[in-house]
Amino acid sequence: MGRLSANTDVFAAIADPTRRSLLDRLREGEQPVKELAAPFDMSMPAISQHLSVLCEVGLVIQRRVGRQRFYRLNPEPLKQVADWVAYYERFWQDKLASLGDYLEEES
Amino acid sequence: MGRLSANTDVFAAIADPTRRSLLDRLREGEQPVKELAAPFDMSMPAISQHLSVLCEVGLVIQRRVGRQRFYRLNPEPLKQVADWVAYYERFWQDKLASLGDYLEEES
DNA sequence: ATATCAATTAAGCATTCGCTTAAATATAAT
DNA sequence: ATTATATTTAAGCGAATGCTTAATTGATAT
Repeated sequence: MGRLSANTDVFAAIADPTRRSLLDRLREGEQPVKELAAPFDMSMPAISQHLSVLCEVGLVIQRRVGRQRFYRLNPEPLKQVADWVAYYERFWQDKLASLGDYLEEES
Repeated sequence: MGRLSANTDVFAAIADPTRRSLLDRLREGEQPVKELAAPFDMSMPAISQHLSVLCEVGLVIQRRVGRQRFYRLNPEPLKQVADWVAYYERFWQDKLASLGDYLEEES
């Protein structure tokens, strides 16, 4: 069998740079697909597929207005990522701390 | 052509659950491959390949001692991830904040 | 009614992924 | 020298990924 992955796992969803870009652009607010797709050198269906992956993991939410589909950011699932990295943050904080100590001793 | 991906991009490297598990276990300190591999229901080569991906993005560092290979955590590349999620942290903090306000008003 | 516009779904394709088994490498032990 | 141990490299395979073009769906405009 294969891996579970991208349609269920936030980590897999944000692994793709295009998808991260889309999320980044959505920080500026809700947008219809056409507008979202504009800056990418990629076909519309490709963007649509990326959006649907983001949708499935709950990172974006769709709203239909006439023939347009507006997408808006729902960052909550990213908490999972934030929590996980947080465990590692202390490591480089420790490193910075000891660098700080070192610099203090130097002066 | 295909995507650039897993051997160069930290986000892609941590997309795989086995790889995240390996990193998690390495938080307890440097370990030889056999010990790292033990809890996984997976062949040694599979683990070795995962470790080499982590190595290529700089998340682990190899040290050779006799016929063993010790791996240790190098969390620095994760800063990239932490920085990226940080942009989104404020969104759910805002949400919590307004929830807080709401709760205060209630009391 | 029909043509247009926004977006998705379907089908297909090349590439990458995660895994396996088998073979190779390298060090240590007998 | 041979054998055992630790790990990687090689080869191969099925499934998943990211894309494309063509066909649909659904809503608006004429």
